[in-house]
Formats: sequence, C-alpha cells, structure tokens
Amino acid sequence: MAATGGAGRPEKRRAITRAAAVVFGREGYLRAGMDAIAAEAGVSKRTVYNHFADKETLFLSVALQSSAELRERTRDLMAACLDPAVDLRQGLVDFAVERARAVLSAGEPGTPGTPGEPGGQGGLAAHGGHGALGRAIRAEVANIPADVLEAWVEAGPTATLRDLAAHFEALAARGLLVVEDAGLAAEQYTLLTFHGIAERSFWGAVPVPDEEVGRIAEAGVDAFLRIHGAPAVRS
Amino acid sequence: MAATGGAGRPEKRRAITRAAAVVFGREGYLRAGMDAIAAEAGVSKRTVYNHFADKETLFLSVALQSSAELRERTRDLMAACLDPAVDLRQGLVDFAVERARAVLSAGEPGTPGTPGEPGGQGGLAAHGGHGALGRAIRAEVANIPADVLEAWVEAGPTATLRDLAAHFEALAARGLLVVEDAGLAAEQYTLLTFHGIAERSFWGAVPVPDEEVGRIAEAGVDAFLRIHGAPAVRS
DNA sequence: GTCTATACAGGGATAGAC
DNA sequence: GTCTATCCCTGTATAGAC
Repeated sequence: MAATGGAGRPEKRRAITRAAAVVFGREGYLRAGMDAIAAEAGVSKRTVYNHFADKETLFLSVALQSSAELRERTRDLMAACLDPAVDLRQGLVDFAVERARAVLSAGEPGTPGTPGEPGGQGGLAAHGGHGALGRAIRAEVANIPADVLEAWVEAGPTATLRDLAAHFEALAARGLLVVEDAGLAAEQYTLLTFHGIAERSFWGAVPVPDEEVGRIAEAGVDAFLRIHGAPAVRS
Repeated sequence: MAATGGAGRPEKRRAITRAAAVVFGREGYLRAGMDAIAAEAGVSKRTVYNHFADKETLFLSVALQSSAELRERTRDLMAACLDPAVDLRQGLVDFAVERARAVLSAGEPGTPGTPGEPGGQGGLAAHGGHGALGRAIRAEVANIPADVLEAWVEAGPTATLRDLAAHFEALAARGLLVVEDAGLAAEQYTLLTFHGIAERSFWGAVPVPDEEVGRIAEAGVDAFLRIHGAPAVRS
C-alpha cells in the first residue's frame, strides 16, 4: 500500500523513472501527462500510480536522481581530462567542451554518437540529455518545496563545484595553478567556460554549433588562466 | 477588428500589459489564467481578448516589451556607475550590485524602496521585478517561436552586452582597461559579476542576501580586473 | 496477486456567446 | 459583464489476463 515503497517489480519502476525523465524533459512538468509517461514506459497508468503517489512525487524523485547522475558523469569527465594533465590548458578546454556536450546536447537520434562509451548508458538521460530535465526543474523552481530544491542543488551543482575545487587544489599543489580559494576558482572556471554556453542555449533548448562551443571554451580557459595560471603556464 | 491593433482606449491596453506582466511573472505562463489577468487589470475578460488575439500573443507581446525596458534600465545604471569613473573598481562593483537588484529583486511590498527614484516608475515590473517575467520566458523557451525568441534576445541581453562593450571601449581609450575584444570583455564581466548570482537565485525565485550579492560582485570585479585591468589599476 | 486496459468523476482552462 | 461550450488532465474505479 505504500505509494512510494518498493511495491511491484523493480524493472517496472526503472522503466517508469526513465520514461518520466524523457517526457518531463521533452514537455516540461505541466505539459507532461501521466498518460504519456505510462505509454513511454510501456506500462499501465495504474502501475505508475502504484509506484509513485502522484505526479509531483514522481517529478521530484526523477529530479533528484538525475542530479546525482549528472554529478557522477561530470566527475568522470573531470578525472579523464584533468588527471593526466600533460597539457593543462588543453585539459581545461577538453573538460569544458565535454561537459557542455554532456549537459546540453539534445541527444539527436540521427547521430548515434559513441555507442561503446562507458558511463553514459542506462542513465535517465539516454534520450534527451540531462539538460532537458534540468530545464524542466529550473522552470518549476518557484513551485518546488525549499528542502527538495536544496537537496537538488546540493547533490548536483554544489557537489560538482566541490569536485572541481579538489582537482584545482591538486593542480595547485603541483605548481600548475595559483589559487587562494579553490572553491572560488572552481566557480569562476564554471562561469567562464560553461555558463555562457548554457545561457546562450537556454540549457539545451536551442542548439549551439560545436565550433562556437569550442571558441567559448578556449576564450574562457584563457581568461581563467590569466586569473589563476602559474607564471610558467600563463605565457 | 484587428486583434492586436490599437482598438480601445490605450490606457486599458497599458493596464492589461502591466497586469499580464505581474500575473505571468508570479504564476508562469501555463499557470496564469486570463481571468486573473483581467481581474488584475480591472477590466473585463472580453476587453483583454479585444486587445490581444489570445494568451500566447499577449505573453509574447509583454515579453518583448519587458526585454526592451530592462535593457533601458540597465543602460541607465551603467551610465550612472561607469561614466564618472572616479574609482573604476568601485564603479564596476556598484553596477554589478545595482544590476542584480534591478533584475533579481522580488520587489517585496514591505520595503517601498526608493519611491522618488527616476526611471523605475510605470514600467512593467512595478511589482514583481523583471526577473520574474524573465523566468517565465526562460521556462517557455522551447515553446516560443524561433523568430520571437531571437527578437527577445536581441532587444534585451544582446543589446545590453553591446551597451557594456561601448563603455569598456571608452574606458580602454582612457587607459583604464586593456581590452582587445570589447564584446568578449563585456561577456566576461557579465558572467563573473552577474550570472553567478542569477544562477544561485534561479533568476530571482530564491532570495540571495544583499551581503552575498556584494561579496560575489567584488570577487567578480577583482577577477575581471586581473584579466582586463590596466597595470596601474590592477594592483 | 500484480499488471493491463478502459472508462469515469471532478476540476480548471481557453475562448466565445448572450 | 456573465454565462457557457468544449476540451484536457489528474487520479480513481471497474473490468479482465498472466
């Protein structure tokens, strides 16, 4: 009887959350219908209500899950681009570009992308990208309970800033960066290399050409290194 | 008979657009009802449909008007803070703080603010702020015709970037800034001093303490001056 | 016993009619 | 200015199927 409990087959529950991410991302919270979510999941509407008390509960559950998933995916990209650091500037540019692609790409079906890429499979954003769901959340921010919104921010953006700050501290210890406040440096890097693209594309709603993504990422990294680059690297 | 023509008393039309800005900003596009807009304007619902063909037309009309108004208001703030420029750093900080207040403040009724302040009266954002309407537009971005969205961006954010770039070029000519690409510098200033606050507050939906706005503005200006400050100013 | 399919009650919205 | 036609959506109830 527990509405949000573990009733029913877990595979059905996963199909519902995945379908909800697709439909909420595509239509937004208010326009999305529970009928459409049930159809996308290949499940009866009654089954949806068997696993989730109502539309809002389903949306908030999917939002929190997506936030944590995107943080993990971003942390993997960070490690792949910043840990080797044979070329710091190139690593910072690569991470900016890959992050923009991961968050903002619409996941167009015409381009299969890299099918064998690990870490990107089975997540909530198999079709539509995390950006679409993030847009739906931002659109409903005024109607989301404060504690849930705080949990979403903490599990996603804030945790990612912490991950990035840890990397910057490690780079500073190796003499490649000069940072007093690693958290501030992480925020400035994110603003200079990512938020310009996010804002221009309205968090993935409007496509931005790859060429321009690369241009903005390079300009952002150059500005960041003027603030925090070690003298040897800055030149 | 022209739906969007100048039928009816212009005062009624202004009352409708102002009411629409209030209600759309408060409730968002989908949740806002034409009944509530008519009631807020103090006119009959029939009068609303007499001036605007339908809900979408009204929304897009108000969006474009608000975009142009916010651009003018921001340009005034820019001139007031950056033209004297007895202290460049202080001027850049003041503009960042005033801009954040103008865009993101919820216009709480308990604080009458500065009643005699010129330029802020009679606009669409008398109650609720331009940020609230901007949030409603961003929430509906996927459902707005591409040409209208482009016009909104051009009349608001892009025009403001151009205004700021012109100021930076003047400051560079006076030897206070070092900029190769004034447009890029304007974008970096906006990112470093404004977008962090906008994102943290979700474009005005969640309040940010004045103290923190000031802190972020100062840190952003310091970073900006490390990139573009003239050597005499940078120290 | 859980899932599917469908039908239905209740509320609210837009847009038009009187 | 009020009143109403029409549609859509959430959430529930009623059937039967693996």
